[in-house]
Amino acid sequence: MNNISKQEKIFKALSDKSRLRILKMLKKKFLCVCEITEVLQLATSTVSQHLSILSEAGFIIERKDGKWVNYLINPKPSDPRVSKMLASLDFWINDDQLITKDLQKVQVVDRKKICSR
Amino acid sequence: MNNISKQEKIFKALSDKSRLRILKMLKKKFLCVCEITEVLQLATSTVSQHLSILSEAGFIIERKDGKWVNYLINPKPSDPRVSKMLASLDFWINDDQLITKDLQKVQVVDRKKICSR
DNA sequence: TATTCATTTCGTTATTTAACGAAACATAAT
DNA sequence: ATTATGTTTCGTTAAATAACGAAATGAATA
Repeated sequence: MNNISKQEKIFKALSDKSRLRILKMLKKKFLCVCEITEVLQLATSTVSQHLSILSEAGFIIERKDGKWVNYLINPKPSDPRVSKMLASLDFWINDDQLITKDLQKVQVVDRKKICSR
Repeated sequence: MNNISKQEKIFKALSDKSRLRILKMLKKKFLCVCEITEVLQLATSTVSQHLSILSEAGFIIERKDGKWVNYLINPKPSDPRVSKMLASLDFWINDDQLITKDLQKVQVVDRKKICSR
């Protein structure tokens, strides 16, 4: 049943606005789930789900750091299509107000203040 | 309400397998709706809908020819992102059995035999 | 060990989207 | 004009997906 091709996964991953926003944020700096949750204003479980889709497509990787799980842009994607897409992300998305605001929030977000409320 | 950005339209258009198949077919040669219907084995109305989405994103254009409406790859997309995507379609999708079969069917399809049944 | 906290998984609901047939529309041929 | 044919539009249904809260998991700390 899992006969969905790699390229389909890649396009699917990019077809959702929230996931595009996450990718753009991670291009700025690595983030944990709760920081992304804070910026996007979505439920933690929803963000986690988006991250797993991006991860399955090969766009991002996770790195555990104590109780936090940091997500970052995959520095060495095995699929050249993913590399190409990541490299051209700036070219693709550069005129979106929502994403511009996200990136501003990312600059000042602090996991120690945000998480554990 | 129509505040869906251009890049979202572009990604959405590419996120559906049927539409990717159509694009690949049109890269081979221009086709009318009923020819595409024959190859994909979908209802005419469904194919028409896919074509309008691809058209809205700027990937294809239509050219009327009598009672037929031919669809072809947009030779001069106004959006550079569309051009870039079209240019790299071969790079993206080159290992899909379903699409390979489509392209074989496209070679022999004849609108005069297929349509008007 | 027990507790706390960040995250994931699961089950459900709401929304979106693909697909269809019927009807409307447009052009060609009779 | 009328009919035939290719396509589009519309309304509906079925399937896919995004979002959520609750419960489970895993790692750090008390």
